[in-house]
Amino acid sequence: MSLRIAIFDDNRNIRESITLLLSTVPSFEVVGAFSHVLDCVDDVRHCKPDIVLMDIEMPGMTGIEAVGAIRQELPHIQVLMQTVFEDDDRVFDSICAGASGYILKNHLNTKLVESITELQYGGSPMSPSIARKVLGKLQQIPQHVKPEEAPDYRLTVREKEVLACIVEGLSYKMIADRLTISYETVRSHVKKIYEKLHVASLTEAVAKAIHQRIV
Amino acid sequence: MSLRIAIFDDNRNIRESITLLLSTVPSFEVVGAFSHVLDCVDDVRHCKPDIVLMDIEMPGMTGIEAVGAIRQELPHIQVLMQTVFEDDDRVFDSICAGASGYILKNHLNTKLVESITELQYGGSPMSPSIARKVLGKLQQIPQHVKPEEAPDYRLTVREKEVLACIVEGLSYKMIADRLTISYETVRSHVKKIYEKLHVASLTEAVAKAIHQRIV
DNA sequence: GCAGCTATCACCCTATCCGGGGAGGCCCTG
DNA sequence: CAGGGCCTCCCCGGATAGGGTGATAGCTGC
Repeated sequence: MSLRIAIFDDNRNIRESITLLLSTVPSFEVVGAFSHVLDCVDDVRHCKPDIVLMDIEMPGMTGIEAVGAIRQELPHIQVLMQTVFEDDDRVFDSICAGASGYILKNHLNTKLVESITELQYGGSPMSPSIARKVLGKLQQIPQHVKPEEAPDYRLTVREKEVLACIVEGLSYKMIADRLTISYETVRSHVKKIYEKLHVASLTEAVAKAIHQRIV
Repeated sequence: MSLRIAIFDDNRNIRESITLLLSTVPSFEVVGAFSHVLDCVDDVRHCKPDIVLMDIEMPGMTGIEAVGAIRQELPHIQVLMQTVFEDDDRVFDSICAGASGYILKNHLNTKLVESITELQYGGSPMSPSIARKVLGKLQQIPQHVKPEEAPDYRLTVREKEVLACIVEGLSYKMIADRLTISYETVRSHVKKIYEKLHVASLTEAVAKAIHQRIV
């Protein structure tokens, strides 16, 4: 059975040349080509493609919204975005909206068939720079509430008190004053804290303390 | 300035051949090669690489844990995973742990230099099938939690860069070096940051920056 | 009692930071 | 073109932090 492909692109020439290009592959079948995405969900529902090739820049509803709409209504359909510019936020947005991959327009001739095949076999073609953005996004989400093996730095109670003061932005003098100990004692504690946290400055200690929720 | 690379692989032959391969690239410099990851954080801290090449299968701590440890301690370091099998859950896990990309071992000869270069320029080399998994993960998370709007301190781009360096624990000198500006310029920026954040020390600035998610 | 840990304090010297100036160049806007 | 951000660089002097070393005292557990 052949792979059914639908095309959305407002440029007629591109629609036609893509159709022509894909028709050279026996296992591909172009089942629809549309110049706008206003009725994209209906269009897709009607021509039943396996894969949709979507221009990211489209009149009316943008390609990004179209991806969202299609994926919401027909989640089994894979969408491959095509765009002129790389590293655009729109590429990233469309991936978030549900696109399965993307391809640069001026790579259409050389990479389109390859990209579609990758899609077919469960891959997501994308450039390394977009991949990086995606990774960044993935890593910044609150990691599945893993108790986050709170690395135990074995700080003593006193050291935690001092650390808390440091995070407040107090100077050694002020800390000494607040804890009614001498300046030198504060220094001793700080030195120990540095050892235990493996840091070498107040700023590092503050960053670590906050990130690891020591304070 | 050359790109500093450290290698973690338990196979001596591989370590040596990678070193040999990378030494053919003038702009690369192998600054360390280690057979295990037990002391990886210290090793990395010591040899100060820009990029770490990490075998995913390692004795002792696994390469995945090692990535997590390195990224936690030294978040500015990029880690490129190398693995024998593709489409392995471990690849995905290591990406979640903070790896910036990965490469198949039997592509080392042909793709290693290319992959490292991609890393260097902010890309994340990975195969389409892994990319797909990453996308799936990204899309399944509930569309992101809106962080309660932080007060706008009207920091300029440059000031935010400096602030980010401060949070990393860098000294003025190191910041000057990284941003290739003079020490005094860094000071100027810091003064402005102090004004805008209404703080008077690095520690306060770090605490505020982290809490208000400015960086 | 002694070893081990914590908390306390001290001194010396250097590195780094902080505050308060001044100043030139660039680009944009009114 | 005048002013206003912004980025860049510089000087000075005082304040603060950091590294190294050492010391006393209390508390704990074997």
